Amino acid sequence: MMYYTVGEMAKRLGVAPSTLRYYDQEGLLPFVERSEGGIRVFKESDYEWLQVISCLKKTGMQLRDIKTFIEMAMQGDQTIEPRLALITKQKESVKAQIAELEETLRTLEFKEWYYNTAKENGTTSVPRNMTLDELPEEFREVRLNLRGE
Amino acid sequence: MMYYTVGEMAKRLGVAPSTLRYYDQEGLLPFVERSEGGIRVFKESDYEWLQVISCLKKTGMQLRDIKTFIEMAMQGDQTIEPRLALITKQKESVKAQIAELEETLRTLEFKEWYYNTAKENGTTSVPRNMTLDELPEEFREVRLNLRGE
DNA sequence: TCTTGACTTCAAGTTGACTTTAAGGTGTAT
DNA sequence: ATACACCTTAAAGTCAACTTGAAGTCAAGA
Repeated sequence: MMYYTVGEMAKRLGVAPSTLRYYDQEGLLPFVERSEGGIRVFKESDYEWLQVISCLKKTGMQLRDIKTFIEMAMQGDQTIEPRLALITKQKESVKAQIAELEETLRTLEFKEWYYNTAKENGTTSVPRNMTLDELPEEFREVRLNLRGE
Repeated sequence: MMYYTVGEMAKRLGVAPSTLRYYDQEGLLPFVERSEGGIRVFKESDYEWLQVISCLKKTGMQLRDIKTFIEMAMQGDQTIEPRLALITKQKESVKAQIAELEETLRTLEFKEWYYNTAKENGTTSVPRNMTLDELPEEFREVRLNLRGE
């Protein structure tokens, strides 16, 4: 069986060793064992826990809430339902985040068109003063929103 | 013509007045004028600037970089090209963020299936010990990644 | 005119997630 | 046995983006 030090595991995950020590200190890594001399010993299975922590972090979840999830997982099968509920909630949150970023993307695409048009004409006053029906149909709603209806 | 105080504009944008004062202090709102008595007077056109700032913030851009963009905009038509470049770069960044969130979403969907299966069987050991070909095809790659190939 | 509520500035405090520093211990290779 | 790289903890420092507090000013209504 393969074991890792904090430095090796950090490298594998692409994070700083101090980050893993900080997570451990915050109670996110109760599964990590220690050697006789007090050195952290990461097992192969710990990698999967760290990947799950990383996944939850990417959803924007705070460390304190990830800790709650890990603590539930440590209690075993009696916490399956709340863990499922937490995952489902986070899944919905990510869907909402994607929707918001797609909205932001539409605004940026409008702005890109805006500056491309400005560049072609040498001035922003051309795209700025266009009437609604002069601009590409897909940007009309975006501009209305930017200007507050 | 319609004018707003900091409190009114903050309400319209759904942020705290202190946030707008902070942005002003950081140089993000050079376009905001003042009354005789020194009170900020927001014009209708300032709303659009604030919406653009809000859009860039949603892309994860830092205030100092948003400030650079605003400063370029204040210089007028000679900065059209760098502004276009900045918008295009940010657009690519948002696309990458969406792609990453979609990857995260797939992992969460796997975890949701995992805990649903655990719930049905009363134990996580059922989904955990499944062989690759026992799990739904769309989750195989996700599990391989979680476990580090 | 006076009250009231919202405005002003400046400075200091908060939050979350790390990172750094200092002082010292571990473990492996020669 | 002695380097040497890497490990340990505790405490302090950093950063971005606000938020709060104190002390005072402005403007509209009674």
